[in-house]
Amino acid sequence: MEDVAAEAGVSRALVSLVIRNAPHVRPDKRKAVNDAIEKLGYRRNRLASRLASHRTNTVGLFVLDIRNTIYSDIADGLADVVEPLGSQVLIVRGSRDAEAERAALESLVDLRVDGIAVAGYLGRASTLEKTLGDIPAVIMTRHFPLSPLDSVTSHDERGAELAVQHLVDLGHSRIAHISAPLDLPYPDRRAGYLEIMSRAGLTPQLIEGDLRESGGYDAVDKLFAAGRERPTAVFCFNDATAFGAMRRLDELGLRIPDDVAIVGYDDTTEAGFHRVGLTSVNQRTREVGQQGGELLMGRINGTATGSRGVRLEPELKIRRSTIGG
Amino acid sequence: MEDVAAEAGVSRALVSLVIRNAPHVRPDKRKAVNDAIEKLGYRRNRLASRLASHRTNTVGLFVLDIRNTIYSDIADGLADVVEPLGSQVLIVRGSRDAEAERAALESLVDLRVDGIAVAGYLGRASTLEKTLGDIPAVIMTRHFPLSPLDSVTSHDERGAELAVQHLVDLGHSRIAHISAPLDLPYPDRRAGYLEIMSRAGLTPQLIEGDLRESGGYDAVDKLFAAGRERPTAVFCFNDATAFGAMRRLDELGLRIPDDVAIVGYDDTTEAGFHRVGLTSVNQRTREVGQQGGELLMGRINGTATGSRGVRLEPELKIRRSTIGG
DNA sequence: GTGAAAGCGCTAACAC
DNA sequence: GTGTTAGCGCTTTCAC
Repeated sequence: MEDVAAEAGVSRALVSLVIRNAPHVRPDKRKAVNDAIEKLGYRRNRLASRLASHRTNTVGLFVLDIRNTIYSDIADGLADVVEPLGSQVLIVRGSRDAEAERAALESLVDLRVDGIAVAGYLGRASTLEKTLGDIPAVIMTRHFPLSPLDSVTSHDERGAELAVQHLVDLGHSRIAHISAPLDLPYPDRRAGYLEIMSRAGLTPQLIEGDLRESGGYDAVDKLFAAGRERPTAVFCFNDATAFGAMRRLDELGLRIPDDVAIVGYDDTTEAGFHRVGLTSVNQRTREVGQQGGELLMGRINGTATGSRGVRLEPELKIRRSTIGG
Repeated sequence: MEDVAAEAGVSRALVSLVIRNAPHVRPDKRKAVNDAIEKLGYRRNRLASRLASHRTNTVGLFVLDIRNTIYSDIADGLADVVEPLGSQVLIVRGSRDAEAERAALESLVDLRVDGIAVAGYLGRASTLEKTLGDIPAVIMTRHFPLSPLDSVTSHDERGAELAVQHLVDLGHSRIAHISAPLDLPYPDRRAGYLEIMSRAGLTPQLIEGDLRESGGYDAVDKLFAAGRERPTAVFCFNDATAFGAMRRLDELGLRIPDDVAIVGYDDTTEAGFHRVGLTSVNQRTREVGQQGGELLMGRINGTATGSRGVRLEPELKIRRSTIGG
């Protein structure tokens, strides 16, 4: 920078102003500086800028699993709003291990990023708030009622209700639910399922999945074990689980939806594939990321006030796995 | 840090050593420092560490599209090897726009990350090398023969050869290929296709796709337009394209594989779904990310020598879309 | 508008 | 082992 200043015949401060595109710089000086930068191949060291300015122009994104499309959609949505504003997204991976989860979050804090977006956090609100300190933050896909944190969620309970009501409307009475692991903090879809079942006067049949394809596969074996009363419809925690269930049902020679109707959750691209045709709940994940980005940037720039919670309305996509044809 | 030192009754240098877990620190002093840190709620400012140490413990990852599973797999693979070594992955999004692509790459360079992994870069080798300067780097999914950059690729040409040879072995003679957009730098699968066709003495029939489902759908319409000699098999650039092709073929009442056999590329999860049963080439994407991570870390730590190119062997997964049953 | 000076919070030599 | 001394490369007052 010193060299650039010398080359352009100006002071270092002016160089700083030019590279930051600050106003009030005489065009000729600006040109001289830019020429010098070009000539010397100078590149600004953002690390130093950040240290000096206390602004990193980076927001951290904590996600449970980047390969899970719901998180990559969130990441993309977040980048959609954050990048045009000149910030970058730094992604770190979370974990189902509490210690690793905290470490991942702390690494973001230590970096002094301008703000942190958290998706798929599994721990407790108090721990989260403590490690975040007073860094602007937004939590996505989860909501802590008493927390001062901004949050963006999809209305999971309603989504589940839509799904189960759809099955009830189709005349099903034995409707099972393959849930998320019960120790994970995602009870809303289960609650929606139980609510509709109770409202319809039906007996719920709940079985635990593992969020993955394998969980759906195994759950079907349990649900359809000999001697048990078989469900005629299954509402699955997510599409991956539903795909596992479908695979096992296919193997068992049960037809979908004639013998068993299936509903998933997430409305992943593959659910919409012709050959798959899985009825699923769209929770508008990319919008979750975008809204999260807006909330976060608002807070970073100090234009936001109070704690805000955004809740998006899910939508049921009806396909062949429930209505045939 | 000053405060911590005072609280613990030691010098700032000692505090620095303790937080970096350096050896040669007396246990009692270490404890005193840790206690002081705990008491004062001190958190190291990594920005300052990085500036002073010229080590960021961060590797940048440039990807074309984070929602594309091949890139999220690569990201995950990279993180698998990089995180245990104490580094983080900073992901930036590339673009099909050359200017935006360069900007994304430069933002990584300006951050002075320890190394950069590039996946899905569409520009030219010279531009890439110029903007990377002498930062340790590895390029993935692409290879520049004359470049000094390390690279990790899957052997795309061989993958395509496996796929097409499989179709030839099944007795097909009119085999079409729905390729990537011709302006993208991914000619290898096309080359493999042409090679096998020529070796088998068959006439190639090439049509351009767009990497997406829609491209496959539209391509089928062109391939099966009235008056043209219809192919009996189609080799698609990727699975998404294949899914689009299958959807259109289903609509047209053509049976797979009886009327038309289909092969995809990527071996995505959904290709393996029972209902889909798409024969596809597995290019071991996660391993690409892992190998990239190892190459990169080796170069960063100076243990690597010379330019290295790793090429992974793809594998053909045969399913019902070619053999029926 | 422009230049000088004082940090940002840490690491790294180097003597002690 | 421990403390002292310079920086790392910028940004940011604040006079001019």
